[in-house]
Amino acid sequence: MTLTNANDTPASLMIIDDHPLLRRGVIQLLELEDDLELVGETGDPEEGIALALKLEPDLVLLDLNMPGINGLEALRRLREANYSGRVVMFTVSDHEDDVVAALHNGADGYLLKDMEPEDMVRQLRQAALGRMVISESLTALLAEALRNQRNAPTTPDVHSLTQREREILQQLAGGLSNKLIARKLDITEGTVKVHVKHLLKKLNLRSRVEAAVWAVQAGIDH
Amino acid sequence: MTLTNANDTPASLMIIDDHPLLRRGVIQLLELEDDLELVGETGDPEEGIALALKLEPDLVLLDLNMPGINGLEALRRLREANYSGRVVMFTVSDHEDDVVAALHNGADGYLLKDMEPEDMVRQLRQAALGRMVISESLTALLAEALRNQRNAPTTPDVHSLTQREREILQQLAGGLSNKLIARKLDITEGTVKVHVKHLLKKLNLRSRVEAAVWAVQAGIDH
DNA sequence: CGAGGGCTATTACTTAAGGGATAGCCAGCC
DNA sequence: GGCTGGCTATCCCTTAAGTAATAGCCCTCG
Repeated sequence: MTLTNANDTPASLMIIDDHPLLRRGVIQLLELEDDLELVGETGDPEEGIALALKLEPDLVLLDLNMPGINGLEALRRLREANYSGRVVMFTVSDHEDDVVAALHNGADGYLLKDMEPEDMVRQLRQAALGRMVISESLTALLAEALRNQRNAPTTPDVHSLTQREREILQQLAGGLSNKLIARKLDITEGTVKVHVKHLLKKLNLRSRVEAAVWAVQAGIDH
Repeated sequence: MTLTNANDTPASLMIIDDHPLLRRGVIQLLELEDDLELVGETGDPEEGIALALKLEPDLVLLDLNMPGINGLEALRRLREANYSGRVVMFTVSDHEDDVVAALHNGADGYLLKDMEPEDMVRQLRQAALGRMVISESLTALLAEALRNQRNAPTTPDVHSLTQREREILQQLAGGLSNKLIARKLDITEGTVKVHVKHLLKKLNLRSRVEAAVWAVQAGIDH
């Protein structure tokens, strides 16, 4: 669909980050590169999502820690709305859970804010070309996370779920029974069972307990 | 059958309060709501406990200040008898001690009698769905109580569990069924069930899913 | 327009989970 | 020695969970 050859048209980028100074820094950095063009910037996650869907940039640089909607939620919302460009998380957090959750939720990269500007540009260029980029300092951590995944042959993926199935999963992860979920969502228990069956199959899980645990660990709940 | 509410089983409620007039008021209020059904009412605490255990309503509305057994004692007796539905305290007392004591003893809500009928219905509906409800005027008081919290006996605590129960909980939080846990620990499935039953009671939880979620969030797993 | 997907619902069935009760065995403790 | 608590086990019973198949309704996409 979009360019794989950067010399003709520059790759379009967007940044969503609630720190104005940091945004300014990135803007300045990108101005020096004629193959990377910043087409949008905002500090408001909601606005950022709308903007990304409107501008359809090749790449969205997304802060993980923001007031209101956090980055993870924003990422989910973007994917839900079928935004098909690259999303690279941009954060100070090097916690394993955050990295893993981001990648599980469809992030195409995870860059730390303390990286060198030259590295940053290089990584963004790679990301715009479709390559997954991860800050080098996270590789050890990532390896650890992968090792802990030995029980999951096929990594479950939220994206395969429908909106309704995600809703059911969230309620389920809150410990609710089918009956209570049914009452809460105003549908019958039988229908809840159908949704649960479907989501278990899609996620390749064998029980609601596995689903609940996975949802909590991946940050799908709340 | 209506299209807006396809779930035709209303939540069942019971009221235990020694003021006949007030009961009458609640009864009238609930008659107007087709998703809330009053299945029992009494002014006698003893009778109320027996009735609750017999009818097993989804929710018991329990007066705090009653002659004979007071509401707090009634609450304890209900939980002791393994009544698993919701219990919402219903009272004129806004004393911090009463509120805290009720919540510590497993109440799922605390509503003041001076609330507006519309609010009442809304809150009861929420409570029947499994959400904790507290009169809005109590929130400040509650925040204070939380800050002053020194010892919370009903706060789920791993240390109240025996070594074996902790082991079972860990396996459970891994998504394993009773049968698999049994095989892994080389005991019978029946024994696993006994342990699960005990740990659920100790942690004041209602299902293995709640236990699993709690364990994961508290970091008890692996 | 027809096809497909998503959401809803229903019937029928099997298996898992949970509660109550009781009991044997073994350790540590007063 | 008796008592208690922890671990094991079993029987019985009810409810919850999960599977399978079928189907209607609505929306979207080609």
